[in-house]
Amino acid sequence: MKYWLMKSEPQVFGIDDLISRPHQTEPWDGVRNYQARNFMRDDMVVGDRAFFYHSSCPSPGITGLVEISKNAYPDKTQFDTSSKYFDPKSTISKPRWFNVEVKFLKKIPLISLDKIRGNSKLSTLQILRRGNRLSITPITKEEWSEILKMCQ
DNA sequence: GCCAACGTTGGC
DNA sequence: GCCAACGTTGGC
Repeated sequence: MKYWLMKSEPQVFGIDDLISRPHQTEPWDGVRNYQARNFMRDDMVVGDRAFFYHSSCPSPGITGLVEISKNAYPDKTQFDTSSKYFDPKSTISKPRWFNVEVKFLKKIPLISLDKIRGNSKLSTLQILRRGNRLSITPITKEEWSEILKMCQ
C-alpha cells in the first residue's frame, strides 16, 4: 500500500464537503499539473491511503484521512466547456488529464503546518521543501506513521 | 495583497 | 530547443 498527501483549498472543496457527499466519495478532478497527474494515473491504486490537507486558508494543515476508491480515469471536466478546467487541447480519444476518486475515512484534529514543520522526523516531507507546490505528493510509510502519532 | 518559486506558453 | 513573459500556487 502506498501513502500520499493531497492538497485542497477548503473554500473550494474541504474535508467537510467530502463528508457530506452521498457516498463520501469525490473525483479528485481539476488537477492540471503533469507530475500530479502522473502520480494519479501511474502510481495510485485503490486502497492507497492519503492525508487530506487544507491549503490556501487561515489554518493550513492535515485535517483527515482518505483512501483511493477508484483508479485513475479521464477527468471529465477537461471536456466540459463550461468548466474552468476545460482543456481545448484534450480529446476523448486522447485525454490529457486523469483523476482518481477518493473516499472519506476519518477526520482528525488539525495538524497545522507549524506542527508539521516542528517535527524533526517529518523534515523529509516533500511539501516542506522550498518552493514545492505540488498538490499531490507521495509520503513514506514512516512519515505516514509519524503523522498519525501526532493526532493522539 | 504580497511575493518567491515554479510551471507553461509561444515566438524565434 | 531556447528563454522571456506570463500565470499559478500557497504561505504569510
